[in-house]
Amino acid sequence: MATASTKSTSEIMQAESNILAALEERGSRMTWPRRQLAAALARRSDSFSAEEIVAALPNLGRATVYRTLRLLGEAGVLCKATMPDGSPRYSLDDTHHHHHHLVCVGCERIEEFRHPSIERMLRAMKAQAGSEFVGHRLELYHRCADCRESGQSGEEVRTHGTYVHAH
Amino acid sequence: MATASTKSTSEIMQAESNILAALEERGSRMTWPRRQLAAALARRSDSFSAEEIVAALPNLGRATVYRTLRLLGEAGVLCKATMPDGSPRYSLDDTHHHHHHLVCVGCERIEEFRHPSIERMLRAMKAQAGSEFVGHRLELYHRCADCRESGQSGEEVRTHGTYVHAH
DNA sequence: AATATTACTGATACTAAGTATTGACAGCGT
DNA sequence: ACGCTGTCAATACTTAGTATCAGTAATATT
Repeated sequence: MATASTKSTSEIMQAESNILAALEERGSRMTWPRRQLAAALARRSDSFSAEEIVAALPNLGRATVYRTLRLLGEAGVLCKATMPDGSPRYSLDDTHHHHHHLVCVGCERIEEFRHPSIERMLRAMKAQAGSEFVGHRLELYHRCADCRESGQSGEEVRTHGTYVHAH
Repeated sequence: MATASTKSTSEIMQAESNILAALEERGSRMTWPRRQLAAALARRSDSFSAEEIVAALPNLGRATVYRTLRLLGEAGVLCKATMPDGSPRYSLDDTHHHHHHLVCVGCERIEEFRHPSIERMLRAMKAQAGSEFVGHRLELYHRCADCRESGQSGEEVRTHGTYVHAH
Protein backbone atom coordinates (compact mmCIF):
# COMPACT_ATOMS: atom_id res chain seq x y z
CA MET A 1 0.00 0.00 0.00
CA ALA A 2 3.04 2.25 0.02
CA THR A 3 4.45 1.26 -3.37
CA ALA A 4 2.41 1.16 -6.56
CA SER A 5 0.76 4.23 -8.00
CA THR A 6 -1.35 2.51 -10.61
CA LYS A 7 -4.88 1.25 -10.40
CA SER A 8 -6.11 -1.93 -12.00
CA THR A 9 -8.86 -1.61 -14.59
CA SER A 10 -11.38 -3.12 -12.24
CA GLU A 11 -10.39 -0.75 -9.49
CA ILE A 12 -10.92 2.16 -11.84
CA MET A 13 -14.32 0.86 -12.88
CA GLN A 14 -15.24 0.33 -9.27
CA ALA A 15 -14.21 3.86 -8.35
CA GLU A 16 -16.10 5.32 -11.28
CA SER A 17 -19.36 3.60 -10.49
CA ASN A 18 -18.89 4.62 -6.86
CA ILE A 19 -18.85 8.24 -7.91
CA LEU A 20 -21.80 7.89 -10.23
CA ALA A 21 -23.74 6.04 -7.56
CA ALA A 22 -23.13 8.85 -5.10
CA LEU A 23 -24.54 11.35 -7.59
CA GLU A 24 -27.50 9.11 -8.28
CA GLU A 25 -28.20 8.81 -4.58
CA ARG A 26 -28.23 12.57 -4.29
CA GLY A 27 -30.78 12.86 -7.04
CA SER A 28 -28.33 14.78 -9.19
CA ARG A 29 -28.75 14.70 -12.91
CA MET A 30 -26.49 12.41 -14.84
CA THR A 31 -24.88 14.71 -17.37
CA TRP A 32 -22.08 14.24 -19.85
CA PRO A 33 -19.67 16.58 -17.98
CA ARG A 34 -20.24 14.66 -14.77
CA ARG A 35 -19.53 11.37 -16.46
CA GLN A 36 -16.33 12.85 -17.87
CA LEU A 37 -15.26 13.99 -14.44
CA ALA A 38 -16.14 10.70 -12.80
CA ALA A 39 -14.05 8.86 -15.37
CA ALA A 40 -11.11 11.23 -15.01
CA LEU A 41 -11.10 11.14 -11.23
CA ALA A 42 -11.55 7.38 -11.05
CA ARG A 43 -8.37 6.87 -13.05
CA ARG A 44 -6.26 8.80 -10.55
CA SER A 45 -4.59 7.10 -7.62
CA ASP A 46 -2.80 10.19 -6.36
CA SER A 47 -4.04 13.54 -5.14
CA PHE A 48 -4.72 16.40 -7.51
CA SER A 49 -5.53 20.08 -7.70
CA ALA A 50 -8.70 21.44 -9.26
CA GLU A 51 -6.69 23.15 -11.95
CA GLU A 52 -5.09 19.87 -12.97
CA ILE A 53 -8.55 18.56 -13.66
CA VAL A 54 -9.54 21.71 -15.50
CA ALA A 55 -6.47 21.26 -17.70
CA ALA A 56 -7.12 17.55 -18.19
CA LEU A 57 -10.69 18.12 -19.35
CA PRO A 58 -10.55 21.12 -21.68
CA ASN A 59 -14.06 20.44 -22.94
CA LEU A 60 -15.50 21.28 -19.55
CA GLY A 61 -15.81 24.80 -18.22
CA ARG A 62 -13.84 25.82 -15.14
CA ALA A 63 -16.98 26.55 -13.20
CA THR A 64 -18.36 23.13 -13.98
CA VAL A 65 -15.25 21.42 -12.70
CA TYR A 66 -15.22 23.38 -9.46
CA ARG A 67 -18.96 22.96 -9.00
CA THR A 68 -18.76 19.24 -9.53
CA LEU A 69 -15.78 18.82 -7.23
CA ARG A 70 -17.79 20.53 -4.52
CA LEU A 71 -20.78 18.36 -5.27
CA LEU A 72 -18.69 15.20 -4.98
CA GLY A 73 -17.26 16.49 -1.74
CA GLU A 74 -20.73 16.96 -0.34
CA ALA A 75 -21.69 13.55 -1.64
CA GLY A 76 -18.85 12.09 0.39
CA VAL A 77 -16.77 10.57 -2.39
CA LEU A 78 -14.13 13.28 -2.61
CA CYS A 79 -11.88 14.81 0.04
CA LYS A 80 -10.25 18.19 0.04
CA ALA A 81 -7.11 18.19 2.17
CA THR A 82 -5.04 21.23 3.05
CA MET A 83 -1.31 21.18 2.37
CA PRO A 84 1.17 22.72 4.82
CA ASP A 85 1.16 26.00 2.89
CA GLY A 86 -2.62 26.11 2.91
CA SER A 87 -3.17 25.10 -0.69
CA PRO A 88 -5.92 22.55 -1.27
CA ARG A 89 -5.43 19.10 -2.71
CA TYR A 90 -8.20 16.70 -3.67
CA SER A 91 -8.32 12.93 -3.37
CA LEU A 92 -10.96 10.29 -3.92
CA ASP A 93 -12.54 8.73 -0.89
CA ASP A 94 -13.67 5.21 -1.65
CA THR A 95 -13.92 4.19 1.98
CA HIS A 96 -16.83 6.46 2.78
CA HIS A 97 -15.76 6.28 6.43
CA HIS A 98 -14.91 9.12 8.72
CA HIS A 99 -11.15 9.61 8.64
CA HIS A 100 -8.27 12.04 8.71
CA HIS A 101 -5.38 12.65 6.34
CA LEU A 102 -1.80 11.55 6.35
CA VAL A 103 -0.20 13.73 3.70
CA CYS A 104 3.23 13.24 2.18
CA VAL A 105 4.92 16.59 1.61
CA GLY A 106 7.16 15.00 -1.03
CA CYS A 107 4.84 13.22 -3.46
CA GLU A 108 1.65 14.76 -2.09
CA ARG A 109 0.05 11.35 -1.80
CA ILE A 110 -2.77 11.35 0.73
CA GLU A 111 -3.57 8.37 2.91
CA GLU A 112 -6.59 8.12 5.11
CA PHE A 113 -6.37 7.05 8.71
CA ARG A 114 -8.41 6.77 11.85
CA HIS A 115 -7.28 6.84 15.42
CA PRO A 116 -9.39 6.37 18.55
CA SER A 117 -7.56 9.09 20.49
CA ILE A 118 -9.04 11.76 18.31
CA GLU A 119 -12.61 10.69 18.71
CA ARG A 120 -12.03 10.42 22.42
CA MET A 121 -10.64 13.94 22.50
CA LEU A 122 -13.60 15.23 20.51
CA ARG A 123 -16.03 13.64 22.92
CA ALA A 124 -14.19 15.20 25.86
CA MET A 125 -14.15 18.66 24.30
CA LYS A 126 -17.82 18.47 23.39
CA ALA A 127 -18.73 17.38 26.89
CA GLN A 128 -17.03 20.26 28.64
CA ALA A 129 -17.76 23.04 26.17
CA GLY A 130 -20.96 25.08 26.22
CA SER A 131 -20.83 25.41 22.48
CA GLU A 132 -22.04 23.46 19.51
CA PHE A 133 -19.39 21.61 17.55
CA VAL A 134 -19.86 21.71 13.83
CA GLY A 135 -16.81 19.94 12.43
CA HIS A 136 -13.08 19.52 12.52
CA ARG A 137 -10.01 19.09 10.39
CA LEU A 138 -6.94 17.03 11.14
CA GLU A 139 -3.95 16.62 8.86
CA LEU A 140 -0.65 14.90 9.59
CA TYR A 141 2.26 15.85 7.34
CA HIS A 142 5.09 13.45 6.75
CA ARG A 143 7.65 12.39 4.22
CA CYS A 144 6.67 8.91 3.16
CA ALA A 145 9.04 5.94 3.03
CA ASP A 146 9.29 6.12 -0.78
CA CYS A 147 10.18 9.79 -0.74
CA ARG A 148 12.77 9.29 1.96
CA GLU A 149 14.49 6.52 0.00
CA SER A 150 14.57 8.32 -3.29
CA GLY A 151 15.57 11.24 -1.06
CA GLN A 152 15.45 14.21 -3.39
CA SER A 153 18.73 15.40 -1.85
CA GLY A 154 17.92 19.02 -1.00
CA GLU A 155 14.65 20.37 0.25
CA GLU A 156 12.12 20.64 -2.48
CA VAL A 157 9.35 20.52 0.07
CA ARG A 158 7.04 23.47 -0.16
CA THR A 159 7.48 25.08 3.20
CA HIS A 160 7.02 28.72 2.23
CA GLY A 161 3.78 30.00 3.65
CA THR A 162 3.78 27.26 6.19
CA TYR A 163 3.40 28.03 9.94
CA VAL A 164 2.54 24.40 10.69
CA HIS A 165 3.38 22.98 14.08
CA ALA A 166 6.57 21.07 13.42
CA HIS A 167 7.04 19.93 16.95
CA MET B 1 -12.70 34.42 28.46
CA ALA B 2 -15.75 33.93 26.32
CA THR B 3 -17.25 37.38 26.66
CA ALA B 4 -15.22 40.58 26.19
CA SER B 5 -13.60 41.50 22.90
CA THR B 6 -11.52 44.44 24.11
CA LYS B 7 -7.97 44.49 25.37
CA SER B 8 -6.76 46.69 28.20
CA THR B 9 -4.06 49.20 27.35
CA SER B 10 -1.50 47.22 29.28
CA GLU B 11 -2.47 44.03 27.46
CA ILE B 12 -1.97 45.81 24.16
CA MET B 13 1.42 47.12 25.21
CA GLN B 14 2.37 43.68 26.42
CA ALA B 15 1.35 42.10 23.13
CA GLU B 16 3.18 44.73 21.13
CA SER B 17 6.46 44.32 22.95
CA ASN B 18 6.03 40.57 22.63
CA ILE B 19 5.96 40.91 18.89
CA LEU B 20 8.88 43.30 18.76
CA ALA B 21 10.87 41.05 21.07
CA ALA B 22 10.28 38.10 18.77
CA LEU B 23 11.63 40.10 15.83
CA GLU B 24 14.60 41.24 17.89
CA GLU B 25 15.34 37.67 18.88
CA ARG B 26 15.36 36.69 15.21
CA GLY B 27 17.88 39.38 14.43
CA SER B 28 15.40 41.09 12.14
CA ARG B 29 15.79 44.79 11.57
CA MET B 30 13.47 47.09 13.45
CA THR B 31 11.85 49.10 10.72
CA TRP B 32 8.99 51.57 10.72
CA PRO B 33 6.61 49.26 8.79
CA ARG B 34 7.25 46.48 11.27
CA ARG B 35 6.51 48.75 14.20
CA GLN B 36 3.29 49.79 12.49
CA LEU B 37 2.28 46.20 12.02
CA ALA B 38 3.18 45.22 15.56
CA ALA B 39 1.06 48.06 16.91
CA ALA B 40 -1.87 47.23 14.66
CA LEU B 41 -1.83 43.52 15.45
CA ALA B 42 -1.37 44.06 19.19
CA ARG B 43 -4.59 46.08 19.32
CA ARG B 44 -6.64 43.24 17.92
CA SER B 45 -8.27 40.67 20.15
CA ASP B 46 -10.05 38.84 17.36
CA SER B 47 -8.82 37.01 14.30
CA PHE B 48 -8.16 38.80 11.03
CA SER B 49 -7.37 38.29 7.39
CA ALA B 50 -4.22 39.59 5.75
CA GLU B 51 -6.28 41.89 3.55
CA GLU B 52 -7.89 43.49 6.58
CA ILE B 53 -4.44 44.47 7.74
CA VAL B 54 -3.48 45.69 4.28
CA ALA B 55 -6.58 47.88 4.31
CA ALA B 56 -5.95 49.08 7.86
CA LEU B 57 -2.40 50.17 7.06
CA PRO B 58 -2.57 51.88 3.68
CA ASN B 59 0.91 53.30 4.09
CA LEU B 60 2.41 49.83 3.90
CA GLY B 61 2.73 47.86 0.70
CA ARG B 62 0.81 44.64 0.28
CA ALA B 63 3.96 42.61 -0.08
CA THR B 64 5.35 44.04 3.13
CA VAL B 65 2.26 43.07 5.07
CA TYR B 66 2.29 39.51 3.76
CA ARG B 67 6.04 39.18 4.25
CA THR B 68 5.82 40.43 7.81
CA LEU B 69 2.89 38.20 8.67
CA ARG B 70 4.91 35.25 7.48
CA LEU B 71 7.90 36.45 9.45
CA LEU B 72 5.83 36.72 12.61
CA GLY B 73 4.44 33.27 11.97
CA GLU B 74 7.92 31.85 11.74
CA ALA B 75 8.88 33.79 14.84
CA GLY B 76 6.07 32.03 16.67
CA VAL B 77 3.95 35.02 17.65
CA LEU B 78 1.30 34.68 14.97
CA CYS B 79 -0.91 31.76 13.99
CA LYS B 80 -2.56 31.08 10.69
CA ALA B 81 -5.67 28.96 11.12
CA THR B 82 -7.74 27.50 8.32
CA MET B 83 -11.47 28.15 8.25
CA PRO B 84 -13.94 25.44 7.21
CA ASP B 85 -13.95 26.73 3.64
CA GLY B 86 -10.16 26.70 3.50
CA SER B 87 -9.64 30.44 3.79
CA PRO B 88 -6.91 31.53 6.19
CA ARG B 89 -7.42 33.59 9.31
CA TYR B 90 -4.64 35.00 11.47
CA SER B 91 -4.52 35.42 15.23
CA LEU B 92 -1.88 36.49 17.69
CA ASP B 93 -0.24 33.81 19.78
CA ASP B 94 0.92 35.23 23.07
CA THR B 95 1.21 31.85 24.73
CA HIS B 96 4.12 30.65 22.64
CA HIS B 97 3.08 27.10 23.51
CA HIS B 98 2.26 24.32 21.14
CA HIS B 99 -1.51 24.26 20.70
CA HIS B 100 -4.39 23.73 18.35
CA HIS B 101 -7.31 25.89 17.34
CA LEU B 102 -10.90 26.06 18.44
CA VAL B 103 -12.52 28.22 15.83
CA CYS B 104 -15.97 29.78 16.04
CA VAL B 105 -17.69 29.69 12.66
CA GLY B 106 -19.95 32.56 13.73
CA CYS B 107 -17.65 35.30 15.01
CA GLU B 108 -14.45 33.70 13.75
CA ARG B 109 -12.84 34.08 17.13
CA ILE B 110 -9.98 31.62 17.58
CA GLU B 111 -9.13 30.07 20.91
CA GLU B 112 -6.09 27.96 21.55
CA PHE B 113 -6.27 24.63 23.27
CA ARG B 114 -4.19 21.62 24.08
CA HIS B 115 -5.26 18.07 24.69
CA PRO B 116 -3.12 15.10 25.73
CA SER B 117 -4.96 12.66 23.45
CA ILE B 118 -3.56 14.31 20.39
CA GLU B 119 0.04 14.16 21.46
CA ARG B 120 -0.51 10.54 22.43
CA MET B 121 -1.92 9.82 19.01
CA LEU B 122 1.00 11.57 17.33
CA ARG B 123 3.49 9.50 19.30
CA ALA B 124 1.66 6.32 18.35
CA MET B 125 1.56 7.21 14.66
CA LYS B 126 5.23 8.16 14.63
CA ALA B 127 6.18 4.93 16.36
CA GLN B 128 4.47 2.64 13.86
CA ALA B 129 5.17 4.57 10.66
CA GLY B 130 8.35 4.16 8.66
CA SER B 131 8.19 7.77 7.65
CA GLU B 132 9.39 11.06 8.99
CA PHE B 133 6.72 13.32 10.46
CA VAL B 134 7.16 16.97 9.66
CA GLY B 135 4.13 18.66 11.18
CA HIS B 136 0.40 18.61 11.63
CA ARG B 137 -2.69 20.73 11.70
CA LEU B 138 -5.77 20.36 13.90
CA GLU B 139 -8.76 22.66 13.92
CA LEU B 140 -12.04 22.23 15.77
CA TYR B 141 -14.96 24.22 14.45
CA HIS B 142 -17.79 25.24 16.71
CA ARG B 143 -20.38 27.93 17.30
CA CYS B 144 -19.38 29.61 20.51
CA ALA B 145 -21.74 30.29 23.41
CA ASP B 146 -22.03 33.98 22.52
CA CYS B 147 -22.94 33.24 18.95
CA ARG B 148 -25.49 30.65 19.96
CA GLU B 149 -27.23 33.08 22.33
CA SER B 150 -27.34 35.97 19.93
CA GLY B 151 -28.33 33.23 17.47
CA GLN B 152 -28.24 34.97 14.13
CA SER B 153 -31.51 33.25 13.22
CA GLY B 154 -30.72 31.75 9.82
CA GLU B 155 -27.45 30.30 8.69
CA GLU B 156 -24.91 32.95 7.97
CA VAL B 157 -22.14 30.48 8.57
CA ARG B 158 -19.82 30.20 5.64
CA THR B 159 -20.34 26.63 4.62
CA HIS B 160 -19.83 26.96 0.87
CA GLY B 161 -16.62 25.26 -0.11
CA THR B 162 -16.63 23.25 3.05
CA TYR B 163 -16.25 19.44 2.96
CA VAL B 164 -15.30 19.39 6.65
CA HIS B 165 -16.05 16.29 8.68
CA ALA B 166 -19.22 17.28 10.47
CA HIS B 167 -19.58 14.09 12.38
C1' DA C 1 -43.47 10.68 -27.96
C1' DA C 2 -43.99 15.61 -27.28
C1' DT C 3 -43.79 18.85 -23.82
C1' DA C 4 -42.65 21.38 -19.78
C1' DT C 5 -39.74 22.15 -15.95
C1' DT C 6 -35.76 23.36 -13.96
C1' DA C 7 -31.14 21.61 -13.06
C1' DC C 8 -27.09 22.19 -15.26
C1' DT C 9 -23.53 24.24 -18.37
C1' DG C 10 -19.89 27.33 -20.10
C1' DA C 11 -18.19 32.05 -21.02
C1' DT C 12 -16.85 35.80 -18.90
C1' DA C 13 -15.66 38.64 -15.38
C1' DC C 14 -14.52 39.10 -10.76
C1' DT C 15 -12.45 38.34 -5.90
C1' DA C 16 -9.18 36.64 -2.41
C1' DA C 17 -4.83 35.35 -1.09
C1' DG C 18 -0.93 35.46 -2.02
C1' DT C 19 4.21 35.44 -4.77
C1' DA C 20 7.99 37.37 -7.96
C1' DT C 21 10.64 41.16 -9.44
C1' DT C 22 13.23 45.09 -9.01
C1' DG C 23 15.12 49.61 -8.15
C1' DA C 24 15.21 52.62 -4.24
C1' DC C 25 16.02 53.19 0.57
C1' DA C 26 17.16 52.81 5.29
C1' DG C 27 19.08 50.01 9.63
C1' DC C 28 22.81 49.42 12.03
C1' DG C 29 27.66 47.47 12.66
C1' DT C 30 32.04 49.50 12.20
C1' DA D 1 29.82 59.05 8.62
C1' DC D 2 30.02 55.10 5.66
C1' DG D 3 28.58 51.37 3.33
C1' DC D 4 26.77 46.74 3.27
C1' DT D 5 22.75 44.37 2.75
C1' DG D 6 18.20 43.64 4.58
C1' DT D 7 13.97 45.66 3.72
C1' DC D 8 10.41 48.41 1.17
C1' DA D 9 6.75 49.72 -2.26
C1' DA D 10 4.93 49.29 -6.83
C1' DT D 11 3.65 46.51 -10.20
C1' DA D 12 2.50 42.56 -12.43
C1' DC D 13 1.41 37.88 -12.05
C1' DT D 14 -0.54 33.36 -10.14
C1' DT D 15 -3.73 30.22 -7.92
C1' DA D 16 -8.04 28.98 -6.29
C1' DG D 17 -11.80 29.80 -6.55
C1' DT D 18 -17.10 32.46 -6.93
C1' DA D 19 -20.97 35.24 -9.37
C1' DT D 20 -23.77 36.06 -13.22
C1' DC D 21 -26.61 34.74 -16.75
C1' DA D 22 -28.24 33.34 -21.15
C1' DG D 23 -28.54 28.92 -23.37
C1' DT D 24 -29.12 23.84 -23.12
C1' DA D 25 -30.31 19.39 -21.93
C1' DA D 26 -32.03 15.80 -18.32
C1' DT D 27 -35.87 14.23 -16.48
C1' DA D 28 -40.80 14.25 -15.01
C1' DT D 29 -45.37 14.67 -16.93
C1' DT D 30 -48.82 13.76 -19.95
